[in-house]
Amino acid sequence: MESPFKSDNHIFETKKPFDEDFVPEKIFERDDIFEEYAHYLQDIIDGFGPPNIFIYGDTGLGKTAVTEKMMEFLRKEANQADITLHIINVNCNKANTTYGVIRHLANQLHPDKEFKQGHHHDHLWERIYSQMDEISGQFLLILDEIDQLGEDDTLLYEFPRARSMGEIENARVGVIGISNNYLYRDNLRDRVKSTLCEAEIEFNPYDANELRTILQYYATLAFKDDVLTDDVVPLCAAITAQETGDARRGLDLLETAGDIARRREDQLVTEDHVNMARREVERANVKEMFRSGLPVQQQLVLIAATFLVLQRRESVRVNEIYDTYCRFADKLDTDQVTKRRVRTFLGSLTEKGLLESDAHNLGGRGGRWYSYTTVISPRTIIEAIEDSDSRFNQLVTNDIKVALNDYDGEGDSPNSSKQARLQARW
DNA sequence: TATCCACTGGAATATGTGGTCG
DNA sequence: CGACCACATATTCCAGTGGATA
Repeated sequence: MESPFKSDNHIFETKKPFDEDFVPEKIFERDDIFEEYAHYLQDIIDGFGPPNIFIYGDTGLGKTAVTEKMMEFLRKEANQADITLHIINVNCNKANTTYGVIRHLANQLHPDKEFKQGHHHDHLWERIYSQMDEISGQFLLILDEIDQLGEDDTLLYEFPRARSMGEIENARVGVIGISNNYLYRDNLRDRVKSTLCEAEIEFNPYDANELRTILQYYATLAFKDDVLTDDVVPLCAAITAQETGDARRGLDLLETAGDIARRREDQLVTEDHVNMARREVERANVKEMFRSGLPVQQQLVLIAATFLVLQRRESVRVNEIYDTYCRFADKLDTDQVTKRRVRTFLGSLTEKGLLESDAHNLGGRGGRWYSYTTVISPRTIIEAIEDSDSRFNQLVTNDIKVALNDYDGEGDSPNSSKQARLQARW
């Protein structure tokens, strides 16, 4: 038997540039931001104490990459100027709550022991401050994805004022808050706004030209010479610019196009591969979101809503979704939650872009309610179901399959603009 | 402009899990 | 061990909500 592996890779030179944590030599199209950033950080070098900076912009616009590069420079510069600077990086997505973040901080500052849950807030704060005081110097706290902490802004309030409140004497603390969410900044309470938003940096989406430069750079690194036809990079750039302006997404597209070409053993990567990649990336995103981003209960609600829409060909109300959901839960012998809870799930599914809601109001003779429709194609959902949890397969009954075939018969995905809004990561 | 409908969604409360500390 | 803590998940209760209608 012949080996199933393809030995000669004629498409990729290396795949490293597509790695999540790949840091490029040079960051493109962000010169003005570097300048602005440096301007604010200059205070550290000049000995005026670390600034508070708020950075916002959607995912994949280089916020984290630019910050990393910036810190590299800053460390070097501080070293030369003989300034003690401690940079602490916390990803608020991992340490999900304010408590989680201060716990993480306490652990970073006390490498010798590990704090888990169960400690009192005050205890952790005290440990953090006393340790900072002992280490002394300037501290720069980077809170990435800070919007994950929700409404709770005690962190932003606490650090910038720690010194003036007499919590610490020998150390100075500055905070860099990085957020994907523009609304977050507006919702900050006034007391925080005045300190943290001393400096703001905004990352705008890349346009097609900028994306072209960026993707071209990565393409040159990753692909072998002369395997990309001339249209590939511009097309990836154009598609991405139209959808999100997110470089990460553009790279996914590029990589997937290459993968497809390789799989099919085509000699060149062409426009067709990009178009195929576009659909594949979309599907992969939904599946990933479904599998790892949704608790089982929410998956069930989504399935119920999708199946109903598929059969009815129109948006459905909460009660109907709930009934179907209950039937499914029954069939699978899982727990059933209340209607109120399902309502919350529907809300969060809508927020994630998996469903879309419409408000209705018929007044005195009908009242007010919401109805829900699917955003992504039912087939994608069903595929996701099929390779996520085998128990779900029994939900995909014959009538569903029939309905799906009818649905597909009516042309390819009816609303690609809706799909475009679907976030790659959230 | 008061009323009404059919929900909506905030808030209080409960339950369960995983942790610290004395 | 028991008191206490954080936190995710879920339930219960009920005061809104806002356009159509008389």
